[in-house]
Amino acid sequence: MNIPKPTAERLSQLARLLEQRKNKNIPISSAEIEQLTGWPSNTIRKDISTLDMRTQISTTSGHDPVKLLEAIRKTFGLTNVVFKCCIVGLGRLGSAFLDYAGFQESSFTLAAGFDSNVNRVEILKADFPLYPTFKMKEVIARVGITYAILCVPPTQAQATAERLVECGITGIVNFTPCILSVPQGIEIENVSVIDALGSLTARLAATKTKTRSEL
Amino acid sequence: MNIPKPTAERLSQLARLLEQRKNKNIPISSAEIEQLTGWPSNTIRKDISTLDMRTQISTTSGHDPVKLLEAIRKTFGLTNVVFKCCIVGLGRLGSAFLDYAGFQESSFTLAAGFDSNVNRVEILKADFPLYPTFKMKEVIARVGITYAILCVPPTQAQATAERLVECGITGIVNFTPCILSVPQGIEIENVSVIDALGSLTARLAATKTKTRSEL
DNA sequence: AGTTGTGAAGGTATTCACAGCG
DNA sequence: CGCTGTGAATACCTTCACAACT
Repeated sequence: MNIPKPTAERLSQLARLLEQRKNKNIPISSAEIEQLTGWPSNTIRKDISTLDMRTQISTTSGHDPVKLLEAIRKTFGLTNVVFKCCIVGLGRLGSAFLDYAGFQESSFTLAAGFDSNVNRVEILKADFPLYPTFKMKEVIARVGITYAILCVPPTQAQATAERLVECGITGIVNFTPCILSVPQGIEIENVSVIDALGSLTARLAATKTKTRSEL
Repeated sequence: MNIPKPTAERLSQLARLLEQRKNKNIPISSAEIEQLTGWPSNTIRKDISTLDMRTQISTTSGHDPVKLLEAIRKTFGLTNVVFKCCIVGLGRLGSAFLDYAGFQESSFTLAAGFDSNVNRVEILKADFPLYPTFKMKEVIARVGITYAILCVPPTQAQATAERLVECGITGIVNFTPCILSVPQGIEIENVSVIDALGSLTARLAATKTKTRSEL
């Protein structure tokens, strides 16, 4: 019931892996997942055991991809719910999401885009409507948008975040290199290339010290 | 010396926070950092105590921003070292990095960009050279590039990753929605909006259950 | 055979609580 | 005093090892 955060992260990635796996019928074993992701098969089995369903996802030859995916979605509260998101800031980064394939199979959907530059709003094409920033409050409320993907320039990051909170947004995926301060109850998820590169470096430094404990 | 992974992540973000903090002279207290980031001040102090410097960063009124930043960089092995990175795939997402501000103060630098579409390579402008993909091996070796930022379309993700490994890349920041399989010793850091949104949802669900333990 | 599922052991990280210092 | 720094206690996550099932 109470899923550890690292477990949740792995399961979420596992869900993505299952979504993009072509052969949806033949079972996938923990060993196979290990081989694909690098996580120990032990850990994967433990992770799966935290899922709260009992529709027998697993047989002697592995886990049923479809049932497993469903179970993950169910425990994450991602079935029959679609969270509406908006992109805020349609510069190079923001507009990159206009044709991003990753939302396809997911429980999230892009419902609007905002930019203070009216020109951009008119020129760019998307499957969902784009608006000038001053319509933000109205649109977010009317459409029922819960999350924002923040892609504005650094100088505007904090101010825009505050504005989003006022509009009723409860979660922000922050693509700017800024650290945002928001009131309690609002969640921020920072997505930063620099941090990712830092993690890589730290991880590589660690494994180098380990002088191959396995293989 | 051996820094816990979560600690490393926090310190890395803290470094970013210090970099962008305007007032570089007045000390910053753990309580202030807590207020900005949401991490308990206890944890922050513990984190800072793992840094291996002895130049007295902290006084009775808080930590000296400049010295603290330097200490973090030093323990991360990020002083006097600059890791060279390349962008692979110069579509909307990839080209968004061509003028991304975040690399400025960091220990990472963009040294090359690659795309199989020769047109793009010629049209796009950047502070660093862009090459057609077939020059990848030669350029990566010559320039001494260690990391790749992968922004190719999903269909090419796995193949390109394998090729990068052959070129001697040891770490990949993966912006595609695909789960990549790479040999041991190569590190992948997945950056996915979908996962970020998933984390937000999980976190929000968790805090809702907690019925405010603090305030 | 081969693979899952899980209690128990082991290892990490966080939180507590208080000493120490300006 | 207010703030940091840190051993000790707690909570958390992972790994192990083996039972159970096909």
